[in-house]
Amino acid sequence: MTVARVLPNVTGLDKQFDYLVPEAMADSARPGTMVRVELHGRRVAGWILELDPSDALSESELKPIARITGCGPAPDLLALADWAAVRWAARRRHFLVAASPHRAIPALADLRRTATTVEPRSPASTSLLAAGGGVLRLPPSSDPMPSVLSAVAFGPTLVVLPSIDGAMLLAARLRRSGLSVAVVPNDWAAAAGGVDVVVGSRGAAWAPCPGLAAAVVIDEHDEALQEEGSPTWHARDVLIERCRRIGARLLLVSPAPTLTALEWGPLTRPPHDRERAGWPIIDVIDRSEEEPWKRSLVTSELIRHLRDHERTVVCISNTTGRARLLACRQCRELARCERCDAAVVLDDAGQLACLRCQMLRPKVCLRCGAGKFANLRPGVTRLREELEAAANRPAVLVTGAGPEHPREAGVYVGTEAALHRVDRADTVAFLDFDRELLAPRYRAGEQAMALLVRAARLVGPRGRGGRVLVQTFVPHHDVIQAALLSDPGRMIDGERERRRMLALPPYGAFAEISGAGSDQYVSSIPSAEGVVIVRGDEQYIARADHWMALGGALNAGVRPPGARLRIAVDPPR
DNA sequence: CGGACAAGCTGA
DNA sequence: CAGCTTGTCCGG
Repeated sequence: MTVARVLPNVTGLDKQFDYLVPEAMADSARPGTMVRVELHGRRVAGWILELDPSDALSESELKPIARITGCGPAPDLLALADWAAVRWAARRRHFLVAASPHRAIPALADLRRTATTVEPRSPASTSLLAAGGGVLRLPPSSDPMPSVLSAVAFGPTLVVLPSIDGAMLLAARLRRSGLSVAVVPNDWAAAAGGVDVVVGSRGAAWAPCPGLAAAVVIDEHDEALQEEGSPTWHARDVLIERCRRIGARLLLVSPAPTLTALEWGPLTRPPHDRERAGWPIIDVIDRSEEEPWKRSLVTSELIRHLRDHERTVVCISNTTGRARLLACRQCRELARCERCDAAVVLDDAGQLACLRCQMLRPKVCLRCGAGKFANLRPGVTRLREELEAAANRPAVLVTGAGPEHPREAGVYVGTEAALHRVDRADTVAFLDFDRELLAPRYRAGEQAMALLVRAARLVGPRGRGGRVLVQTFVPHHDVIQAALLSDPGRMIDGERERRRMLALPPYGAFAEISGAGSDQYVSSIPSAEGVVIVRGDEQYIARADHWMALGGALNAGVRPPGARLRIAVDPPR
């Protein structure tokens, strides 16, 4: 009788077990198939990893598979999950969940490839793809659709975008041009059956796509392509490896490609005048010129824009989760979310609320249990009043905690969330851009550039009068100059130099290890060539020359059972 | 992970 | 020593 090696879908258990495949199930039991099995007296879900492994236990010791649930990831994705488990020092289960349908799929859908041959629409994309793939730099106000069509001309294509909304929009346009399209995770069965294009957000990097010939990542610079929680996998890196393994072509499209992308493949960019036309006008306001005693976020330049009642102005005061910063009055500990570590704010009901993951908890310090907090940074509420007075017209507050669609106004004031929640504007003003630009994170420059890209999309190109105001004390910073001159390449040389010197990604690998069990866990990691672990203030930092060496060493450690342990490989924040 | 079972603690 | 908590082990 056939034996199946099964990985149970149980958190914290990365161990496989052998089961018998009853005759009746023999046809549908294949590597990747999702099953239910008896484990320690309980029925649990799991995946078949392989059939008839050479070192299987003898049949008399085995229980039968209880039930076949449905289709699961194809064998190449099982192997990719093994790779990802080392790359991000995580358990396979997490990636197999990402590669599996959300609902049981008893049988695959029929093949739905259209006979129409697709006309490639972007010569630059076509020639990059023909050579195996690469990075395409396109200014903020340009349409990625032609690049996608260029990819589709090579065969079945997978497209990953930062947001599911963007994915649905693209899918609708592709359908209109006569192609069969599956949007994952919803159309998982159709995607697995075979369509022309599979589209989705970051999870789509794990989507089924039989005969995958080309993949496209839209807005490669966007942080939404990386998982926030642990494991911190990145859709771009998953697709680079997935395409490499099967020889599929890969195109990374972005107005400001990351250093990681540029180190991976060749860059193609449009002639400078075309790139410039796709960016708005950037107004740099040098705050260091002001008299120190009257330094204010509301500069005279900004007031001029606010008083021009023809223009819709969006004012951004700082980034998500940092709207206000609270610290315990007793022990000075910053108030953070116990689940995702973002800064928390005090909501109207007097509870601490996380703006990132919506978690709520009572107003109590996690470290010392005191209940009084000091406000380290005044919130945007106060700023709104100030700007409304300066603008002489109503100003609406837009924050992550507020409504999805703020009411119509001429002036919006808010956190980074405002860049996502306002549809169109004439001016976006970053009141304190340095907070982002000079943040103590090695990717601060790229993250600041990503904000400028988002703002540029909101106001449109310079030909339509789009303007982005940037208030800063460092007007000659590479990032600001790059946006000012519509040439994102200008920030790369400095960035490359710095990261090489400090052996930061992509020139080195690192991970943060934190949580209650980290002392015990770190001491259990066997020493490995080229892997160094040092103790920082609040966490351990593990470093190595390469990701796989780092992940291999980290996975050789023993995770203390039950203890909360967080391993974040190249965390986003 | 979560059930099983063993060892440890408490109070009558 | 019953009845309960806490900890460790292990699954096919």
